[in-house]
Amino acid sequence: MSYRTRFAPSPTGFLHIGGARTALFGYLEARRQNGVFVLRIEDTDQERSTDASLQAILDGMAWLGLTHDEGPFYQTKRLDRYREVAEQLLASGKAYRCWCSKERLEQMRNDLEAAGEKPRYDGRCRERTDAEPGVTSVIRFRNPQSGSVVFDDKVRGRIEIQNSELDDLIIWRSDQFPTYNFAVVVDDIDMAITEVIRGEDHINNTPRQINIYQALGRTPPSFGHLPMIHGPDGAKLSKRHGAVSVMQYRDDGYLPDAVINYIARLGWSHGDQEVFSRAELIEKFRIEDVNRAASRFDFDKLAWLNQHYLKSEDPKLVAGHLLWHLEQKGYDLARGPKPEDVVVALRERVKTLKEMAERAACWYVEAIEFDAEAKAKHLTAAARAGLEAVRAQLAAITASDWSPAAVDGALRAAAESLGLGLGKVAPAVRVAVTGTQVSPSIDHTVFLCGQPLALTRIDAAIGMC
RNA sequence: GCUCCCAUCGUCUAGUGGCCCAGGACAUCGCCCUCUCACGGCGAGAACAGGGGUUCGAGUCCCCUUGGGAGUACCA
Repeated sequence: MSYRTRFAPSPTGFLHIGGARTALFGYLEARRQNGVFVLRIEDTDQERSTDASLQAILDGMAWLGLTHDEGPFYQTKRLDRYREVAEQLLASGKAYRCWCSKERLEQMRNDLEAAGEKPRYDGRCRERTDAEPGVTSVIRFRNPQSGSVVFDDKVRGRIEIQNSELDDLIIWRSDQFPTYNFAVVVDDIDMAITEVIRGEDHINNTPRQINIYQALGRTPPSFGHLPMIHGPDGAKLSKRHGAVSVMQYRDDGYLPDAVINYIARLGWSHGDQEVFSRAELIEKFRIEDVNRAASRFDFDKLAWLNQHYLKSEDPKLVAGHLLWHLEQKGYDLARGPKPEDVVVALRERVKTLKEMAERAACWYVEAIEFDAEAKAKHLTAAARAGLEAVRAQLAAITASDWSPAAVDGALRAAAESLGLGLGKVAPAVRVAVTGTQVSPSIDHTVFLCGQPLALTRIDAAIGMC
């Protein structure tokens, strides 16, 4: 039988970082074993499910490159199937109808809780045969009352839970929708899922589900429960930590490869290796190697990885991602330098594409703003001679020869003609061309302006000296 | 409350009884390189939660404590 994993989000919000990692691990396990990665949408909660959320999840997965092989399957389109299985369980006596009111149930829960006991259904309708007139029944699963459920979790090892801790859960609601614990089992059976990878918040549901598999005469798949991801302060990751939604990472200027690499290393490791290509991840990832403890999200490390990818990936590829940010800034791209040249000039000094787009302003915007301190310090009478010499050398470059190397040559020649080092003339040129004291190496900075603009700006600066 | 899960530097982690007076990475701090800012190179500080066992020997196995987390719905 082929290896099959699935990612089964419910469309009640965007794809968050924890969900993305769950999806990634399922995807990786499937890919390594030439298996199938299924996408299933658990939308049986009519109240909370929205189309916007569904789209956000699809967009997030697409951006990360987590492509599924089958699906998306929608639970709301499989209602007849769940009903059929529920009836089957009813017919075989593995489930029963229950007429208890929500009020009675809640009262019972409160009483048990007050008595310091675990809230459980008391089984009042368990052996009942007559119907309660005027009340729409629900269907409850007849959970075994003795013995225990044992399973071997792929990340945690052996887990055992006493059946006496479990109660008869509702599998079919009065609104004629299945409940989660029941629908997942039916789906995972029908979709022939062999390995269930999900968050540890589901660990307590697993024994219940295994009992349903057994009632249905099926062998449960194997399970692997992933630890949680917390915010930098150890609390649950939330908006106040910055980015929760995967798409927010795109907006903040991260490369999908960096995000994938980062979340893969959160809870998983392969010796001392930190950087993994997609292919290496597929080759080396093992669900068994996942850590059991929860981890904290570290934005600094993500930033480091992001810059690593900024520096090591093909500039043309990075430029493709940068383009979006450049457009967000409203730059006139027809006028400025090629984005890939900007990437080469800035990738060693920024952590994100967003930052890169901000720092590229001087090459795309017509008028630069002068930093007062920079101007006062470098555009002085003493700097005038240097600027004029540089201006002359730059003007002498044939337009078609305009390049960082040519600019570098011009600057050095200018400095030499004055008997100075490059360090004596470059700062003023930098301020002249960018308005600030910080920029990439001066040759690239001037080059990216283009010859006409560079000359115009130096002329203007000479006028300010 | 009850049930389940978890516990190595600030953070992510290596470590599966001796190779560990605990290794790598991010972050931090020095130094070098240098036209600014960076990149890079070199170096430093920094951890086995506590207590009992088991063993010739424990970060590694067992128990307890403490501290986190999850579940406890006609949500998923």
